[in-house]
Amino acid sequence: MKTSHASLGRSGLASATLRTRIVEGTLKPGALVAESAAAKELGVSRVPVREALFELERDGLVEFSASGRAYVKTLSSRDFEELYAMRLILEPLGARLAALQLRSDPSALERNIQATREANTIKDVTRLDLDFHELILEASDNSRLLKLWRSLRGELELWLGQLHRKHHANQLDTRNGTAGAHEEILRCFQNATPEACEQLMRQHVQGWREWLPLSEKQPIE
Amino acid sequence: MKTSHASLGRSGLASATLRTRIVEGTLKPGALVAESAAAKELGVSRVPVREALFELERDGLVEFSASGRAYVKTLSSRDFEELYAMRLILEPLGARLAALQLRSDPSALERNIQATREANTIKDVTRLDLDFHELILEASDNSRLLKLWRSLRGELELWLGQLHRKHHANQLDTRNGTAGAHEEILRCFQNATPEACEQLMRQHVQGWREWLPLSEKQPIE
DNA sequence: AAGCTTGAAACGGTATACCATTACCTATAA
DNA sequence: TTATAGGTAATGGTATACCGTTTCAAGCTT
Repeated sequence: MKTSHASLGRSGLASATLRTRIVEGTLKPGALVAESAAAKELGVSRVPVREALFELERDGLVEFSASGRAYVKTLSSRDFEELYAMRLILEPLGARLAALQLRSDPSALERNIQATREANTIKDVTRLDLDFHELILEASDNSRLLKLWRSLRGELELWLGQLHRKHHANQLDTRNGTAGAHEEILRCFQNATPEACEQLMRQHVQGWREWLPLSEKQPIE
Repeated sequence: MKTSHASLGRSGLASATLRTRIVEGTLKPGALVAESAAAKELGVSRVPVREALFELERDGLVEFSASGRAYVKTLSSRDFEELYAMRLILEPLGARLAALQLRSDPSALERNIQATREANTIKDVTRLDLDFHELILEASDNSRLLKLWRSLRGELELWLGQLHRKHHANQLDTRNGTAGAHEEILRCFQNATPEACEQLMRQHVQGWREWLPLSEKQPIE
């Protein structure tokens, strides 16, 4: 009889645990994530930890030095601008491709918005926000588009987590602003053309960029 | 020069070898790539093979079944349409962002075009074609954009290899057509605005889509 | 003949062990 | 005090071993 996490496998357990610690800031940017130490702490051998680190590298949460060591990624505002530029091309396309599908079944978006309105922590709001956008990409019926988006999501979570810890964002403002904007997008899917949805999503991403309290030059740390 | 230096160790060797065999068709679509067999054949242990398989999965060359086995990916024309849709948004943006940089130093593109004119096999033309586009993405100075493009390149190589093996494309036509189109793009970088480069790249990708001898429905295999 | 059972071979997931390399700290010298 | 060299502990890359699971086909049943 194994642990209660046996269904995930040890590699999945290690990956999920390390991911949480990085996104929540327990493991600080720049910190070394040593295989042996993580393995001992998680009670597994180095092999699944090693796999988890590769997965986290693919998701942009850690990076490897030339010597092969894994460090928690440090994101600068420059990194954020790159992520923003990618969202700005991926998400409007996704909205257009997903428009017809979401018009016929908007229930997932509705549930997400409702959950957002009821969220109590800024962490939950952030997660639901990204979930909302991911739901649209999933409905776009283009697996590459979804894959590219997901390869950015980890970095977005990491960035937003660092930002909120630094600036102590007001979760009520964030929650209501997010839910309201998403409601507008939902209505667009229900009433407007795919091209209009594409355009609205572009504006939404641009607005998100301008709304964030970006520290101009220095890296978040 | 981007991947798999032999000096990176046995994992890099395994990755490079398997990648070549998949792209060149030695390993056929749908074939099982067993860890043990590959390890024995390559003269390394299963661990570096395992890592190589994860890397190849990230690059879209193999996919894992629910039981954890790796199979060479089988691409359908649907997959191609998805890849095309991604190129259509990534590459014009890359061209616009790279325009100023490439105007001040177009030498890498010039060398690539010259090498294309001298290429003797359709495999080399394909590789140089993708290299040309990757050079532009590298010059765009957006590491995420480059990363997303590279995550698609493996599948593009795989697809084009399968297509050429099936249709016996004329390498002279391919070579001259590719070099000519790239020359036009190069001149655009030298003479026109970033926005004009963006628009030309969009047309180039669209033209590439229409030029390929696509079998309409059935998967290539 | 078709479907079901079963058992051996193959495979993947993980633990452990070994070794070369890297990083860090201490001691020594300028 | 600063810089440098050297040594030691820690780390990562890989090989090997063990075990549960999956696969696949031969043999049995209906």
